Amino acid sequence: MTVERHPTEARRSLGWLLRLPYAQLSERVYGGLAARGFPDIRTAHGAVFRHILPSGSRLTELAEAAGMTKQGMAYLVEGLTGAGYLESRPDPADGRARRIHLTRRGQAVMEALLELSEEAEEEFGRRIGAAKLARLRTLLEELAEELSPAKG
Amino acid sequence: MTVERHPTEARRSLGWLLRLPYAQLSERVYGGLAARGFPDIRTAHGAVFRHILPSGSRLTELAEAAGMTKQGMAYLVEGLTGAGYLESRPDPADGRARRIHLTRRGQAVMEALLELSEEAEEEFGRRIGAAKLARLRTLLEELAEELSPAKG
DNA sequence: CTAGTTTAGTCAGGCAATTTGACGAAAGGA
DNA sequence: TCCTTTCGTCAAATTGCCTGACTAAACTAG
Repeated sequence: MTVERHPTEARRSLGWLLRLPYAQLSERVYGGLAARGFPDIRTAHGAVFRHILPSGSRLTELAEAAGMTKQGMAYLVEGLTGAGYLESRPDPADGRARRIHLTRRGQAVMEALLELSEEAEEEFGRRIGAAKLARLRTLLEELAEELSPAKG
Repeated sequence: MTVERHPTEARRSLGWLLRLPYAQLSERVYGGLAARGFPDIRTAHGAVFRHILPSGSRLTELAEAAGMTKQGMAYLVEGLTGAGYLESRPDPADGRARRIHLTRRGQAVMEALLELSEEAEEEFGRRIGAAKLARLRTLLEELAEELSPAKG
């Protein structure tokens, strides 16, 4: 009996291999966030939390860092502000701009995000072993370094 | 002078490390697809191409494989059918169902997708070296194996 | 100091990629 | 033959973006 195989099953593309763990990690992290009392934080909001500085960031900075338009970022920031995670005050140094800050609740999200991310990583370590996970991480760090925008 | 650093810059989360190469790879692959004469294929369509079988698939199968609702999958399939990449004919074995097939043009996309994915992987290999990339791939394969749905 | 240009953000509109819910028609089992 | 499940569709809504047009403030050259 010949079982029909999906073409990509033979040798999985690197994209496939990167997407699977990333998707599971995201699911764990954002699912965990809901369980910790932040059910209104969605994955798209990560674009804000990943890039906001402790000293506050401007909308345009966030948009550029996240690789999206300022309108798109404004949409996310608006939602998070309305839900009490962010607040924006006028920038004293520039009358056109506003500085967007995490509220205390927003900082709690940041902390939860970091913790959940570590927990997920530890779970991965339990699956393939800490040593292999460490090697995987090192290789990914090297790849990221070479791929980072600065290196063209 | 102390340069302000983003908190996550210190030790990047595994999610960050997985997302960066994945995003760049996707960009290369789907950008390349446009350059090869398939400008109307978007990343979301990957959900179809990743899962469709050479012998054709049913809508429900595609939806389940892609982890989305059949309505969502129907939306993607509708677009690809209208653009000439897919065709669906009634399933002779089941009067309710249709079998969705790649057209010749759709097969050309599949081939381009595989080639572009390999090219992107080779480019990554040029960045960190073939040996390291091979180790990275092996580790990702092991992780994927452990994370795969069957293993809960 | 004024004139022109760039930059920060908003407003309005739209599309893509989903979701949920309700449904009709066919299939399969008892 | 009924009952239940499955396949797919219709309709509607939501989220997450984008493009274009615009105002206001700031910067840069005369």
